[in-house]
Parts: sequence; structure tokens; C-alpha cells
Amino acid sequence: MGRDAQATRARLVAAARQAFSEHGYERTTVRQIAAEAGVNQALINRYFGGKEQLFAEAVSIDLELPDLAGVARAEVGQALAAHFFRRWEGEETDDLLRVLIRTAATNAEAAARIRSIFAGQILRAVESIAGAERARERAALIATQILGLAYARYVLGLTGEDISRETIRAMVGGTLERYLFDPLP
Amino acid sequence: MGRDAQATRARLVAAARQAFSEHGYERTTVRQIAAEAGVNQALINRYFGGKEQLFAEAVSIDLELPDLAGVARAEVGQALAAHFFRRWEGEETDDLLRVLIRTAATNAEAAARIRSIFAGQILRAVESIAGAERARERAALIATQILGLAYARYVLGLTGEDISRETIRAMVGGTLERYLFDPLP
DNA sequence: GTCTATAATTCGATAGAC
DNA sequence: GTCTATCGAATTATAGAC
Repeated sequence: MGRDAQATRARLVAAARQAFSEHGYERTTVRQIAAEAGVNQALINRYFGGKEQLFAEAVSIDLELPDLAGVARAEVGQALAAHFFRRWEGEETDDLLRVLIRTAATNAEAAARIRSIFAGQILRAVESIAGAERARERAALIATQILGLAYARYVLGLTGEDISRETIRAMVGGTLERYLFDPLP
Repeated sequence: MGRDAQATRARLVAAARQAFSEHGYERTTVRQIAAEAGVNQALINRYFGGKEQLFAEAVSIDLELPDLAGVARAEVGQALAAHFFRRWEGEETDDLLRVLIRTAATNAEAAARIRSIFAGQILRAVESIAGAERARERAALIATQILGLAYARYVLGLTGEDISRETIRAMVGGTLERYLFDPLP
């Protein structure tokens, strides 16, 4: 430790992710982050310019939606739901989305980022699956259910003990399938 | 203005609701609230004890779920979805839920309050409708969809232009119906 | 490459005058 | 019943030593 600026930078970004995820943007202080990374608070300004820029660098997210073009119609929803559980509770669990969801609640820039992620990546996935028939509306509906599950489960801690992961996957998967294929009014 | 303490209190609560709703708990300062109410910042401590207590008093919420015991099975979901739109976008629009959703993202007490609201009021409604068969699980699923719609629409601003209110009501209503009545795995 | 020291704000809270 | 004045703590950010 000490002389490797790049490693220090990386530790700061990792610590920032952790801290922002746990406490949100406002309640996280640059001093906490620096302490967690084992360095001085001044380095955050030196490397990133300030708290705001560090945050921007800490939360860049790729949903990594799998290619579902060939999956059977009746299984696409389940596959999507399973993908999100893998992504959020799997081995290399990554709480960037939780960071964003928490932060977007009071931070306009973070809110804009979520909008672009969901209006972008999900929309493209929908277009590749359902044949683009009214894809925007379907993507918006899917976003409400995915975000709601994430918010309830990872921010509020609401679906932890009441219901099994398997039940959620099956039922939410069915919802996603409806949002993808059911006729819209 | 001036000599009516009760009116001042009421103005402070109203201003607090507005401010907490717009900026969340952390970014809202007691000075902003007092200024908006047209009084001095010191009165918040005098009347409520502090920022924390004012917040607690500003956000107490009742979902006012309608009695759905007699509604036809095929219409319960639609009725629930319609109720939420009335509640959040109707004449006497009330943004308490938005305050809570935003604040719960970084405030444990607000998160606990949402949990109790949804695990309580929604659970009771489910029990009165579906006959209580695995009501906890159904209530949890319903909470994810309702909260997700609220979060996406009122916090992120995500479903505003992409999709009509009518389409949302119909499709989300269908989801709630599934969560109420479909067999669980 | 990193730290010490500190500047400049800003916040919530309180004491006391009017 | 309300305001002025101020305290004390905590924050981001910066200047400069090592």
C-alpha cells in the first residue's frame, strides 16, 4: 500500500460503491470513503475532483441482459426473472443497482441514469424478443415490476422472510411474460 | 399571521411535507421549511422538538384501501389499480407516499414505516379478498408491483410519456389479479 | 503519492430579547 | 408567539509540507 496511485483509485471506487450503497449519497461522507479505503480524504478531490464525480464514476451499470431471441415464449419471463436474481444475489453479487435505486430517490442525476438504463437496455431487449410491437410501453411496464422487486427486496427488505425466492421468480416471471406478450388495450 | 400557534404549526407541517417530498429527508433543511412556512427556523424546535420529530409527524399515511370483499374476482385487480391512481393523481393529490418512498431509500425509520404499512394494510386487504390462502406471499408480491409503479412513476418519472395511464391501469390491474388469485408454486 | 492543517460553509439546536 | 443572535458540530474542499 502507498505508492500505487491506480490501486488507491480502485480502492476508493470500491469503497465508494460500498458506502453509497449502504447509506445513500447524502449520508455518505468523503471521509468515510477515504477511511474505508485506508487513505486520506484529500485524495478524493485529487483523483476525482470531488464527491460528485466520484459518485458518477462509482455507479456505471450494465444490466447484462442475456440474449433471449431464441428462448421459447413461455420461458422468456422466467428466464428474465432468474437472470435478475443471479445478477443481484449470485456469486459475484454486485450492488450497483441498489446504489442507484437508493440514490436516485433524492438525486436527479442518478434518477436520469436509471431512466436511461431502463429505457435503453430493457427497451432493446424487448425489441429483440417481442418483435417490437409497442415495445416502449412493454418496456415501461417491465421496468415498474423489476424496479419494484428491487426496491422492495433490496432497499426496504420487504420480501425476505414472507416468500421464497422460487415463488417470486415464478410469479414475477409470469408477470414479465404478460408484459411482453399479452395484448395491450 | 403571527399570533395563532396552531395555524403556524399546520403551515409548518404542510411545508415539511412539500419539502421532504421534493428533496428527501437529508437534503431538506429546517431552515427551508421554516422559510416556506413564513416563520422562523427556531419554531420548529419549539413546536416539534426537532427535525426528526417534524418528519415523523409529517408522514403518517393511510392507504385507505377500499372494501373489496364484494367485488367480482375479475375486477378486483383493476379496482385496486384504479384506486391507487385516484389516490396519487386525483383531485386531492397527496404525495405522502412519495415522501416515504424517497426517504425510505436512505432512512431506516421511514423504511420500517413502509414495511409496516404494506405488510399491514395490504395484507389485511388480501385476507379480506382472497380468503387468506397464503395471503402473506400474495401481499408481498402485490407490494412489489405497487411500489415499483410508484417508484418508477413518481420518483424516477419513468412511465410518464411512454405509456398511457389507461394502459398501465389495465395491465397492472391484471398483474394484481394474478397475484391475488393465481395458484402459487 | 500521500498526509496535515485549515479554510469556508452549512446544519441543527438553543438562549434570551421583544 | 415569534424572532435575533449565536453556538457547536460536521461537511466539502484546498494549500502546502513531507
